[in-house]
Amino acid sequence: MADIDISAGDSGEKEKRITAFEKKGSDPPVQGSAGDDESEDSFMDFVEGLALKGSGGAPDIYHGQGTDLSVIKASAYPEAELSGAEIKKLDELKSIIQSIENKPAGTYEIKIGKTYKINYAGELNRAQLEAVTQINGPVLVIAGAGSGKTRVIVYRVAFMMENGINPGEVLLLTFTRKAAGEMLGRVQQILADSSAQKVFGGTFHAFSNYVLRKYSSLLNIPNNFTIIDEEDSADTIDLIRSGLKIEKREKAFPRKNRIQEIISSARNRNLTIREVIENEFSGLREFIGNIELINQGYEKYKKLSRIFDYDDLMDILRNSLRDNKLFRKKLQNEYRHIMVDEYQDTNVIQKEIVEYLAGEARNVLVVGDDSQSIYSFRGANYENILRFPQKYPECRVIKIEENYRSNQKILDFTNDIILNARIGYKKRLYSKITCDTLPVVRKFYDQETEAEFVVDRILEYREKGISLNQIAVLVRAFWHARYIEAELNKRSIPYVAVGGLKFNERKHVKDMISYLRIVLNPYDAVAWHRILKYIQGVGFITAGKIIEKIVSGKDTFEKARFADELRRLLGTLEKARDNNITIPQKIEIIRNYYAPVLQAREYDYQVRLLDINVLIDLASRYESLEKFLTDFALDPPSRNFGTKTIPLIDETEDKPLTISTIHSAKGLEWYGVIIPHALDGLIPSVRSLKNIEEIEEERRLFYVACSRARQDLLITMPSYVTVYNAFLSYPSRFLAEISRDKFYYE
DNA sequence: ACCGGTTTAGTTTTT
DNA sequence: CTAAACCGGT
Repeated sequence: MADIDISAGDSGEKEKRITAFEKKGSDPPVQGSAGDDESEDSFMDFVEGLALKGSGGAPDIYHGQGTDLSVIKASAYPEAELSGAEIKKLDELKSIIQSIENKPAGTYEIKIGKTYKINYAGELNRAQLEAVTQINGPVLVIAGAGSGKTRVIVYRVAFMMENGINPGEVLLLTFTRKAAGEMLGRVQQILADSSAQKVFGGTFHAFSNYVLRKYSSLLNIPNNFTIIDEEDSADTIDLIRSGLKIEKREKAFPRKNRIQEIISSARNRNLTIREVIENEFSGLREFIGNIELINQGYEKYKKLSRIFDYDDLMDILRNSLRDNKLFRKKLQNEYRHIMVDEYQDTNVIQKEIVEYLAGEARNVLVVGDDSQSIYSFRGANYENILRFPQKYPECRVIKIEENYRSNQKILDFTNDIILNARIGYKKRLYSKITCDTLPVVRKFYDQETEAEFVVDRILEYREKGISLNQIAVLVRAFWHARYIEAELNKRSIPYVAVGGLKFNERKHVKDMISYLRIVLNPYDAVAWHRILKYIQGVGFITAGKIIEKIVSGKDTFEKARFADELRRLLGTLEKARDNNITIPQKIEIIRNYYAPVLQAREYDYQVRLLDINVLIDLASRYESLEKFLTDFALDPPSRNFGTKTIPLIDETEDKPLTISTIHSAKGLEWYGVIIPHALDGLIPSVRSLKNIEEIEEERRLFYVACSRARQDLLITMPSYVTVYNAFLSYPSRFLAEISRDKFYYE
């Protein structure tokens, strides 16, 4: 391809911009002949989508005018076309919302009878106080970003306890275990009462894990099930596929991760596999039968080997609540007050679980913000929060709109993002924090200069006395921060990376976990496969045979080439199985076996070995191997793990900067937030432009990112990025939509 | 038939 | 950087 001539992005540029069309080597309206290339669908959709605008050719934005934010107009971006069904649904949601909006606000009576330890009226604003004191009946709290949602939950738990409610009867479901822990810790602190720890606080998955084990005999399920993550799930599925002799080479049978995604997606949304494929993966229609077959095999395998995946935890809990009256009554009796945080990110199944738990008592409070719903790819449905008043018509709706996090200039900016949303509760956040400077948007020549500027800015902050941990770089996908990472490394600035490859997903960590899983459950074929492959002379087929032999109890491989190796492995596992040794000791035994394997395969094995020390450290807190593995699957220790354990970071330095995906930044805040790579095609991602739902979710994602900032918001972009063979050079459409007086453009 | 090294294509977000 | 596809050697 010819050299790309890009001027630095001044408005005076004359030369024609290279566009995605030209990269494809044809004029816009002409579809490339590579139409049957499946993987290019999304990109072609993107190109097509852009071409929709402007009849009979590319819109002006692609020619001459350039893609600079100073000249580009929101109208230049393609408008998503709405299907009839979509229009109908949007209208319906609008009418639901309208009926709520019409309810007069702030009219609920607040009665605080007796004297409490805590001065609720003094420490909460009117809306928060309403939510806190309304402890009976259904309550919907629409809490805008930074409006003190956590505070509401914390004080409400305290208020309930002060009113004599047994904390053991309170169930607090949150998005992460950490969030629950912090909230309950604060309750304990403000009440100076340690019984706050009796509240069950945790994720839906953790809750399910707890009750399913507790009531396993009532539900007729094993109480010693193993929980597997998505990668294990995909590996299992792959195993089933090859067992079914479905050839993957003929006509590009989808890969294991794709199949896993389809199966999981179906379960998360209460759909059939056929429906998911028809709706979202129509290119895979011809494989529906085989994928259904694989799914049946997968289900059977999981039952046989007592394995639950994430979806099982939700599914089985929901089904048990639905079908087992005794179980349902027991739980309803046990948990008389339900509180759900981040309700906008629950899926249908979780919603049903909440409804079953709330039962006739209907003491359920949900908190959330439909404008921050960003997990639909996982089945989350913001309709849950919009439709809450349908299920609970008598509910109280409380909107909290005063923001305590950001200054008014940032709120003006973020309000504008959400103003353009197609659906949602109307809200306009306001703040008493004033500020003279507007959010800043800047464009750079390329990714390197962008990264240099960002790091310069970070250093300026540090000189002003704002420590690095008050600053965050937030990205849509982790690689968007690659250049910034390189620049930070170059200048030895410490940072933690949140998101991306997590601790428990690293290959060697997964390997170690696999050995431990076998120690616990020798029938775990997926774990066996994983580690048997490390023996010379053993491949997929032989591994299968070995597993068969081991399961049937006769390991007769005396004559094989790999007999010695295998014997050594089995000996190691046998030693580790000893019940009289601690879990760290087990891990050490396995490490002695595994270290040479690792050394032979990875040049950086020494760094990786350090992770195994971390594993030992983590395991030392556990008495039972089963509990350790469960927690490891359910609550990966990845988050903010860096500072203490990742050896690449110099501990003597000050607190590190945060680089995070936007998804992982949910609920957090920083003094200064930097959002790099704000190009159309990255945010919104080219992969998420198929329909209005996806685009709107990207908008909310952008909203979440911007609303994390307390004081400073800096959005940057290079003048172009090439990705997926596409050439992206216009600013995010969400920026183009914001009125120009809401930010500086440099 | 099977293993294992080499090439090549495909990479969002996560409980 | 990882997983699949390819291919040459046992």
